[in-house]
Amino acid sequence: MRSRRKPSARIGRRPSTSREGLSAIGIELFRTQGFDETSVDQIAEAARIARRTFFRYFPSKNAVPWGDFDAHLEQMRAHLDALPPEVPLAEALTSAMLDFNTFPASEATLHRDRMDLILRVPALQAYSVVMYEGWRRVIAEYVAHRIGGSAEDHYPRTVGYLVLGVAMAAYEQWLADDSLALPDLLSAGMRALYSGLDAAAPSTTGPDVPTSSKKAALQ
Amino acid sequence: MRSRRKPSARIGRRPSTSREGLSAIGIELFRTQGFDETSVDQIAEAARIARRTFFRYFPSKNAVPWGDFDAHLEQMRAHLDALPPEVPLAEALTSAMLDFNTFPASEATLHRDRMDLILRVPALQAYSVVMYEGWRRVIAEYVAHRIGGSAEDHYPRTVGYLVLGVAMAAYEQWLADDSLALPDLLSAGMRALYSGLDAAAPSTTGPDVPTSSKKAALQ
DNA sequence: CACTGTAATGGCATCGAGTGCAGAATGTCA
DNA sequence: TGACATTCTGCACTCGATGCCATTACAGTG
Repeated sequence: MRSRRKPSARIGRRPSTSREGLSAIGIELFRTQGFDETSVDQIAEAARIARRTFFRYFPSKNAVPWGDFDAHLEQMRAHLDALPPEVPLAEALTSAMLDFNTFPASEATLHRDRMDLILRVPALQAYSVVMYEGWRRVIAEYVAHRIGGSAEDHYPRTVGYLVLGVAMAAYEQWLADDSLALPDLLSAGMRALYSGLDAAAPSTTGPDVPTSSKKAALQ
Repeated sequence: MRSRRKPSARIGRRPSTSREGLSAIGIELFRTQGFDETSVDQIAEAARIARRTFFRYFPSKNAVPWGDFDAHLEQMRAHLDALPPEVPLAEALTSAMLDFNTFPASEATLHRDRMDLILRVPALQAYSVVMYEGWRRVIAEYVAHRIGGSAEDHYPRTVGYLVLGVAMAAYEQWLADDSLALPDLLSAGMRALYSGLDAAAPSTTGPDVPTSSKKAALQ
């Protein structure tokens, strides 16, 4: 798949841009003038490529904010594979999720813009299922690998959906409230998931919020 | 919103069809010749209305399989509101989900076709998030109502995503294997969710599958 | 420096989804 | 029959997406 070609072994015309580059240009346009109000022609023009070429980098306008998502997926898969088998499944999945959602500070702004678009623009919300299908598969395959059986069994599949749900809820909360830290929200969600909702409910079973010092997590 | 107008008190031209009727026609066409291979013109022609009129019944071709989804949402909300407060939250949500996914036998075939399309056609998978946003909201609002606080808080929102995840996984499994009963799959998923994944894992913690007599549920 | 093979770009024609607008059609009521 | 309300219809137009084919840029070779 992802050909890490040596710069010497290449032949033929060089690509005029990259997925990441195009993505950054598109996100900036979407942010400033809106997603629906930005046409593919505008992105192509801003990137100095032809409209037709744009569709060689992305299968659709909807895919632009995601950049090179597959590469990140591979990274998460590698992260999971590198974990020793002694690590409990819950911890393994939590660490994978935290790793997947950690970015260098230089990309913090871009990443927030990206997620803001993906979670708020209807067309992009819709397209996200297509992207997250691959994400769920990585989770399901790891679960199947750990407990035996196939990634198509009910349990691994369910875990894939549930862990994705934790991530979605955490991101929504994060975008809604600047003061919350994404890792805290993700961790809190995973704890609730693995200890069981009955145990984690803020005020049904227990008398108080069990989230100790984390501010506002899971309230 | 949904105006239950008395037949006498109406004025002006009558609608030529209904959302449900159009939906049935569309689903049948999608089933026989494929979603992408069916154009809006064909649906309109089959329903004997103009193409332009089609878009007065549905905002998009993607919305066709959903029929009158809002009505079903209202029904689920009513079901939850009618439950006595003594019912544990977990049971309340489980019963709401079972109720929501129960249909008269006469609609069984149509419903399976509908769900087959929604879960297998990429464009429809994508569109489903838009629909399920309302669904999650009903869940989140009920949870907030039960434990206090707002539907926008982290916990209710997370529960909304998790319960939806249980439903999605159950439906996928149901479609993949005819021998499984949807209610069993839904119940098993909800049990896993509320008792905690650690307790429900097929072969990590416990020595065996804890799903008692239910065949193949959560394996 | 041509010459060749390769990989990427670019232009063009076409299809289908979705929308705004103006007007026709169909119904109720006085 | 005439006034009014509501829905339907035809048309023009925008934009996303795709197939086809020519064109451009680059590396290596004689």
